[in-house]
Amino acid sequence: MARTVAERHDVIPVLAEVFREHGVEGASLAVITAQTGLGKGSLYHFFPGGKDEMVRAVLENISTWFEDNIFSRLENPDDPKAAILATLSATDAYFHTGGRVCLVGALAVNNVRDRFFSEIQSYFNRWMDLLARTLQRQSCSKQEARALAEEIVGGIQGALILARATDNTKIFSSAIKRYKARVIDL
Amino acid sequence: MARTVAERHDVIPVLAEVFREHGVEGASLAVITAQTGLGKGSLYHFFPGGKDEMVRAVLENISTWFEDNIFSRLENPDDPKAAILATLSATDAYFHTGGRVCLVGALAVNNVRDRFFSEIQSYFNRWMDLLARTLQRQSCSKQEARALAEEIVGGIQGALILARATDNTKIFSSAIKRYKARVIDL
DNA sequence: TACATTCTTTACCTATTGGTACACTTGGAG
DNA sequence: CTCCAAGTGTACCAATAGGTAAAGAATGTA
Repeated sequence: MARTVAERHDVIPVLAEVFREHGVEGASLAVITAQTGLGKGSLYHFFPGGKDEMVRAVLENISTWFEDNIFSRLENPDDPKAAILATLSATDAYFHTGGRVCLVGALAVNNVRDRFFSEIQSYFNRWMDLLARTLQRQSCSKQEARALAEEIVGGIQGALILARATDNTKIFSSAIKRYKARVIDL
Repeated sequence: MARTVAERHDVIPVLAEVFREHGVEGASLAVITAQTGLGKGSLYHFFPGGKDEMVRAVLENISTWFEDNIFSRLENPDDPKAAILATLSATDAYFHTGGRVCLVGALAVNNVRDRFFSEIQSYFNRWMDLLARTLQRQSCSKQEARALAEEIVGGIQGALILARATDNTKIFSSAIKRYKARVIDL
């Protein structure tokens, strides 16, 4: 029988989907082995710290993705407005237009938050800070920019929940469209 | 030793807090017995269906609360604007200004949603429908009303997540204030 | 081809899980 | 006071939980 040899690198996105689907507490080792195709041995070889280390690896992976695809575009952009619109499109694609939940947000909701607090906090604060800073370049006052950044990032999280709760991704795409319009009208 | 005899009615709010804190999957029977002060015997006497029935009882309880305190105020109000503002204040109080998560929203986030889908869906749809209907009385077009209702209900959910993720309840109170202003300015 | 490293399989372990059974207290109604 | 339904405590159960150990297979390097 052919054995497929895996790499840690490839496992992480699969783990992310497992945690998204089942939640961290709901993702038992049995579920994880089934869905990744890896035995406990391999899993503990890659992640000696167990589930905790898996979650941490996933969060780091997500953080890196956002850094590369969202946050970096908001660092001193030539055209601030266009940059924000581009990140909103990228966000729309990342969350599959509301068909995919935000794992970081999902972690924040119950007491597993405490175990990953700094990672969760950084993710949202970095997002809001960069967005606010970029908005400020666009005729916004500091307070207005901050408020709008909270509104957009929060609105995205809320729209994800509503889309999933009502099985209606249109709620998410409307939200993205709304915030794009809001930015354009600045 | 004095034995305190409990009633099903009194247990439900405690269960709600347990589920909020640990999540449904994270709330083991051990945790539930510890936090409610009831033994398994009592628990299974009140909820023969186990955890599933407990969650269902909690959801029904929440649904009733919203019906009495939020939704009822939006049914043919004398002053639509004032009614909406009142529900926003009640919502602020209910969620302890961002210090308490929305259990229904939290359930929606992973695959336990499927087991309680109709309850979760009704909760959010009823909220948005009533809010939209009331907004429509206030010079809004049908589409505008619907969009604003989604924006407000979603914004509240998102603000709850952000408040918890960053340990900053000001994000929630700002959101409430923002939506109040939006309604006033209609 | 040897060899060490990396990865995988299998078997095993203990603690905890959700759940059941049943004898026991209660408190209230007759 | 008696009785009974409502509620409780305890002991028990099989299944699953997360985790470990170690022997074996694939891989890259010399």
